[in-house]
Amino acid sequence: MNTFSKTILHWYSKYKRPLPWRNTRDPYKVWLSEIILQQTRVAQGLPYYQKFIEHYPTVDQLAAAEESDVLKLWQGLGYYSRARNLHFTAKTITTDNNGQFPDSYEELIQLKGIGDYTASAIASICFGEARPVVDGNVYRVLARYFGVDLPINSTKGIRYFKNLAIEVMEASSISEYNQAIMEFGALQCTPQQPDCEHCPLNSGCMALQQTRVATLPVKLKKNKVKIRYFNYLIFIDQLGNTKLNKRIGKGIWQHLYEFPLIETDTLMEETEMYGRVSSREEKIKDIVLWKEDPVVHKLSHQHLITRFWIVELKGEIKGGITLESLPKYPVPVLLAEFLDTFKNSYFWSKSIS
DNA sequence: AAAGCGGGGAT
DNA sequence: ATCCCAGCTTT
Repeated sequence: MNTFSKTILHWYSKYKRPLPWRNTRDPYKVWLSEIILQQTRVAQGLPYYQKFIEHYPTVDQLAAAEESDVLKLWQGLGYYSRARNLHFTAKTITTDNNGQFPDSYEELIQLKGIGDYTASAIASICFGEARPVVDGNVYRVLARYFGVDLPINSTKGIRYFKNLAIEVMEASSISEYNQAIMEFGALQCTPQQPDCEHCPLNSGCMALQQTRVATLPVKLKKNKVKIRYFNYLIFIDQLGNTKLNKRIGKGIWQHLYEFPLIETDTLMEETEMYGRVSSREEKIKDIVLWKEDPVVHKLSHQHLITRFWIVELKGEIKGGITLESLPKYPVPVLLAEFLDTFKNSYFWSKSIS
């Protein structure tokens, strides 16, 4: 066994965190944890893992759920395609494979939502298949220890790090080793200001020798943020009912629900917006701008400048829903936060009674 | 090869 | 503000 792997494994035996998906080799639980943890910190994902295991203890029970309920449980975690693909794949496994999980990388990677990383993780952790995981943690540990400055998000970099990972992995303890190197990256070889002084690998670390710890790994950045202007219309009709739409098609928040939306390309004058709202509804009793200052909701690639308009109607909305039923719909965090304050408002109490 | 897709925590 | 998190899919 090479020094690198041996040290990592020894470190792991001493410092690993007790996490619920480490107590098992049940591929359903490992799969669920891996999907939840994609681009997500353990601290953020942990409560979601607990909720899902509670509601859906087996893949068959997840498969039997409504997509809307799965998304509701996922609400707040982001990257909602993960939840849709999770549900889709649960149904595939239940119907096509009698609830039995595939036990090889080659089969796993064909499932929706499972890429190279996740297939490697499940195959190695549950079935002992010698596949290295290469996630953000592993990129960082390898780049620093071996002094590699190829960009980790370039085609050449991805190939290079994958091959390096294969070379140094400990195939005889692949289940432990894969979790160990990720845990090492998360706790010891951290992105910012790692504690190199007490690192068990400091004597052989190229980045430390060359004072390049702070500059490795190298990552090409491209982040362009798009500004969008959202106006949500909270209709309230004679019965106290409102209206929600399901987001369909491309773009953010697919299959989540939202109030009727008017998107503009600038922040409109209030009077201009009153005109726009009036022109699309016949029987308006009153329109009130909820708050003058827009809410700025920041996604990684979009900033949403958002205003909410309370639109009271004289008649009844077609396909309206009660305000009390709102909590059962999966909604973006932007709307969940609005609803929290809206529930304490005059409009809410007036319409509920 | 590049873009799109969330939300939160740390700095 | 910026970076990054147990990445995957689509264009």
